[in-house]
Amino acid sequence: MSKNTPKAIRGTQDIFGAEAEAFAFVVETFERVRRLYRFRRIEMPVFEKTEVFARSIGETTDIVSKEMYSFEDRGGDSLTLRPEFTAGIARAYLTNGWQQHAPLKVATHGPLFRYERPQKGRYRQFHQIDAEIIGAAEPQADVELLAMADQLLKELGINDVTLHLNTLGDGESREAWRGALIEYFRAVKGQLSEDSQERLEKNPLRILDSKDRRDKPFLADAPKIDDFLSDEARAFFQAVTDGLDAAGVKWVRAESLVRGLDYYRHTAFEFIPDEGSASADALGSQSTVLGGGRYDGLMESLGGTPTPAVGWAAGIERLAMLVGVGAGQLDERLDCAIVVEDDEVIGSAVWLARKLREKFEGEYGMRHGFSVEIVSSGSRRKRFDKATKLEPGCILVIDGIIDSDAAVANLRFKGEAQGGPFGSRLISILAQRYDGKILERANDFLQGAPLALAIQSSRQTSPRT
RNA sequence: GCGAUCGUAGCUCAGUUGGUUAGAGCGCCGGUUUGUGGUACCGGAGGUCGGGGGUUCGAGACCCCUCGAUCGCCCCA
Repeated sequence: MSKNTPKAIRGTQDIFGAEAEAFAFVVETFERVRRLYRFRRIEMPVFEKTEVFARSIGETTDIVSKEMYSFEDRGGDSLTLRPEFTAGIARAYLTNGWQQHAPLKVATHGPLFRYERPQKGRYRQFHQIDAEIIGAAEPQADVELLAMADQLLKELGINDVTLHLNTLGDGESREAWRGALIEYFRAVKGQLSEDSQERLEKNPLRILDSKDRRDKPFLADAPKIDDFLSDEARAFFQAVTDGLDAAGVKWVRAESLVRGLDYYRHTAFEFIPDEGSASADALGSQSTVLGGGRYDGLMESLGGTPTPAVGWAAGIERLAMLVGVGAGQLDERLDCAIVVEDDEVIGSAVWLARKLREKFEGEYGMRHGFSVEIVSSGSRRKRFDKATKLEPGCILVIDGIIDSDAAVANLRFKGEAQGGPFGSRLISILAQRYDGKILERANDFLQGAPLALAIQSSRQTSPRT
């Protein structure tokens, strides 16, 4: 690499090969499952006014206080590259009058940006899939959303992650609990870790999550959210768990699970790899693969009327790391390699490749074309070897001109597609070119005999397609 | 923002206590062999050793700074 070649921005990735296939597999599976649950696709801008995120996510959160890519545009407005989806979706819901569609189930995916120190499963530009149900206050919405998340993970082949579930109660429950936690921890402040002392002011709920051994002794006796839940909040959570049981979604109660963003109420959840599992290994310390909750307070923070909503987001890169090897490579198989051993015949190869790639009407109706690679560069004697390394379903060698019946057209076939759709499609293409003459020898050809014998007997002019 | 490890050809790496023109395998390109074929052999291209500064007669190796990667902490998806 030359010294003056620009480098990629820190924390960005250029994804290629198996990783790119796994990435696509995650997105495609999400798109398929989301349709089954009737979530409607939406597209969102990648940047918003800074206040969209600052007001909704919470000024004191790490995301807003130190991780946003904010800049002033030429008009002097402060804009920010989206660090998450939910705030922008809420803004769109309010500014576009989507209330008329409530309850609204929407899904999207795309890049997000956070100025963080990159590490395994964490990037500055990363990608999420996202699902939200807006304008639905009933616990059934939470169940629906979680059932979809669970099914998605299963269909991705990820079976060693478990739903960790908690409730933060309604606004009042949450505040009462928060107050009690502050009081409790303040009494022992001097004995807490530095991090937790800081959290005490900013986000006391997070102390419960602390991994520091100095904090551990105090966690067990800390006030429990269950003691602060209103009857409504308790009934709500009960309805959610009943629904999950009915839907067959496995879950565990995680009393210390709190989500970092200010807007969460009631249900909070994360799908986390089981301890010691392959997925836990693959993800390292970035344990959460999909997370979300209910954010009934968010719309108000953006100046809208109170609107109940639930949603989740999952990191595509993290999911892609957990997808089994080969799962994303189903479409990568090459149907056919066409080897050109004589540069004079390149035109015939191009013609044939185009025909094979076109979609067509066959025995079973319309179907997509076949994937084809033309091998026509480099040392001639090594072209066949090159083709075999592509691991195609079959190899066609052209060393004569297909087009002209005066010339000897030599087309050799090697592969396992004799009886399959590829073989019959190939024969029908060639039969058109040779007015059906080839059909007498089609079978021999597909067994590997040269096609030259079959078409030398044809003296008719065949029209160019 | 903090800590640790690392940074040599396209890729994976080697490079002995600092000492002459920096190596291998794979890949790529060409040739020979084979001749219905994923073989073997020969040859070739490709590196200002992440970047900058310093120590030294001499630095890919040592020191400092910087950029980046990886793994933790924090936070999160």
